[in-house]
Amino acid sequence: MPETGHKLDMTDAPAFRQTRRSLPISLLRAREVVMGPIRDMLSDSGVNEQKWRVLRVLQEKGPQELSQVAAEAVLLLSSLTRMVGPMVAEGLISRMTPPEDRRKTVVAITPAGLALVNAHAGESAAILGRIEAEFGHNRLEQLLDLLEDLQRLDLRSGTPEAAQKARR
Amino acid sequence: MPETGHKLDMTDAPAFRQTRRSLPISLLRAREVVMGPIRDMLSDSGVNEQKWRVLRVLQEKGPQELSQVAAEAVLLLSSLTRMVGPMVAEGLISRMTPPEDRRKTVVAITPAGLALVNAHAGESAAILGRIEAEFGHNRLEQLLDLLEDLQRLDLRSGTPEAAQKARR
DNA sequence: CAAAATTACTTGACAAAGCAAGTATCATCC
DNA sequence: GGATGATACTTGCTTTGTCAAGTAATTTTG
Repeated sequence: MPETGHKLDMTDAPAFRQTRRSLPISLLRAREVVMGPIRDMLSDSGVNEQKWRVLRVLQEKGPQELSQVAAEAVLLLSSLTRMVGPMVAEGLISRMTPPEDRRKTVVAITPAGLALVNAHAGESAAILGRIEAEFGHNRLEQLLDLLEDLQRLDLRSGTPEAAQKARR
Repeated sequence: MPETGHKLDMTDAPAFRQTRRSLPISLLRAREVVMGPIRDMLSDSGVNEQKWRVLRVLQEKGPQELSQVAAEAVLLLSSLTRMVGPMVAEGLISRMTPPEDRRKTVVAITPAGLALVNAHAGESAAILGRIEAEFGHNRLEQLLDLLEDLQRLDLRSGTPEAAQKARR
């Protein structure tokens, strides 16, 4: 199985990192902490976390194709597809098909959507401010730098699965 | 331009941090990257990400109450409730109600569950090793330190919601 | 230019997240 | 010691995640 085959003895302590120092779990736990107050903020705004991300992306980057929005907002395209309808119905975004390529759907934030986002800008800034105050400005920037770098890693190279992707 | 900042224009909204530098979104994106190879590993292990976290927690901390497991594995209690049945059925964990408090449910990892975890210890270590190799040992440790500290922040103090908790 | 890819979404099916409400069990307080 | 309150889950319901398939609109090719 493991071609690396260093240890054959299954009974000796598995080389697991404590969950507290496990990268995936740490990222999850850290996120829960920062999302706490943000969820409080959103709970009385009428939108959930995902819709908020969509609005933030559209506000920041302007009208975009669904695929782009999905990538920016870290959503699957299929999830985004299913939330566009309701968001249009709520008047938060508008949708149009560009005539030059009718496969695409471009969505844009509406004035109402923008108003919603702006209505929480102050509180949002306050939350970030509290995080920065407790965590330290420099450490926060450092953390963001590290996370940004981490996002750029290509962890698939060399894996068997990479072949699948590489084939095409 | 003057930063006196008393414009009434709503369009000059309080500055949001670019989504690229948004802490919640960065944590999400970073996690997507590291989960890639881990999902590959789990896909042929028969357990999903959440069940894997439950097993890891039980393996590391021993038998625990559901609430504790949920907190450690970063799962909602209701989600955990719904996965315990299947996991017991699969023979990965066992469940018992302590006679001294019959409200509780204590779960423990079974030998089969432990075997499953150990069976992937090598591959898991290899994945972490690849991350460490590409990202750098020191930077990884630094990131884990920062994330660990972030988890300890109490962001609720001073918020209206804190009152709920403070009422104790 | 018609057949064969490719692209950009959509839809289906099922597990899991998230939130609200409900149900037993303890624990407390007159 | 029975009502009140707090715990520790459970259950219901809607939305989202995830993966597989499907569809319509371009592009590319022979």
